[in-house]
Amino acid sequence: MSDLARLLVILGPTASGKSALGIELARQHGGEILVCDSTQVYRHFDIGTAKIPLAEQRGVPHYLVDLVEPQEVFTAGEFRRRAQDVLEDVRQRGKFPILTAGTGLYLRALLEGLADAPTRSEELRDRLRAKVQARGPEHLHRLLNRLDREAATRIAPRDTQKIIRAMEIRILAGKAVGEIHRSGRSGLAGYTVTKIGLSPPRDRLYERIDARVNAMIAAGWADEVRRLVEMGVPADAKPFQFIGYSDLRSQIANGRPPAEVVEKIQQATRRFAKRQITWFRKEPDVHWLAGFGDDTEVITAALQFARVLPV
RNA sequence: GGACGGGUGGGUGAGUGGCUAAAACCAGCAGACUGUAAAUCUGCCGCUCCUUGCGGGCUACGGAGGUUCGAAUCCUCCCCCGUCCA
Repeated sequence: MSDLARLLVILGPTASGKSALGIELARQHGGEILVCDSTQVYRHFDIGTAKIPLAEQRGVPHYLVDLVEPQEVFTAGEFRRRAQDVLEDVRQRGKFPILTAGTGLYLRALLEGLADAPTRSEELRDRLRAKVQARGPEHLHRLLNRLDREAATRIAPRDTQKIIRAMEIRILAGKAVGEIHRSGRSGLAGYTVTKIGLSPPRDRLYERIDARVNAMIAAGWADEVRRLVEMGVPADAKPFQFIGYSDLRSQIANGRPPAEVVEKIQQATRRFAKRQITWFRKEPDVHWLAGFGDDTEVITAALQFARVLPV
């Protein structure tokens, strides 16, 4: 037994049943859910981001959802701060925090911390983006190579997004990315963390993904997108980059989205799931369970891990 | 029945004598990723062997023959698809 609070993390690819398992465990252990998902922090984008409707939350409080408006910028650092606040609050009320994680970067930001690097600067980014527009990503990569050779070596010449971030750090902090990273970061303190990973068979996961996309469409995803447009959410708002949203946005005149659009969304979701799997595979100390979060054997096994934890 | 056009690797599709296991794109597979992360990017992608190399062998551009040192590319016949004329 220790005086550390405990934190249960359930991680896995999209549609693996993290939410179902989280809710089930929460109900049995007086838990509350912290959602670690970069898309669900956006308000009004509900169906396509697979937010759990209130009615299906079965009385279990859910946090870290609907934090910002569509036009706002949200970052891993901001997530970390908000998550720590929620964790503290849950701890003080003596509840059991259960984090359901689909966004690997955010999970790492919370658990391991972030280096002491400057936050993004929109003005600087606009300028750098203009350079890329005018002279191509390789040009910016050459500039980075001059300012921070180590970072330039690590980042692909066409990876504009990462090149810009490295440039931003170098310019704003006056230090190279590597230097800042080597100065360390401080992870989440005061918690005993147990991680459960869901890894259902790939073919069955893909079947579920396809079925879930169909269900989202049936649940009125296209209408949600229509409302977002009517609401005045601009096409370049961040959440319109999320899987499916821009495809459906271009289809709003057509009523029901055609089959090929639905297939495209399913395909993009499958590829996304693969990227999540690749990321989570490297996550240390995960108790992997080879099924879905609503499989009874998985629930039983997960309960063991939850019970083993000191209260 | 006749006249054209066309049949290329999982898909679309370039290639019209050697530099072509065959562009490009898509799909697929694998991977990277410390502040946009459902994002962004990278590699592989006919089969096979090994001493894993700008390595060897085999198979491949509808089918069968042929021309040629050499053919997806030229010729002959056949099959199939599309359009048009009967």
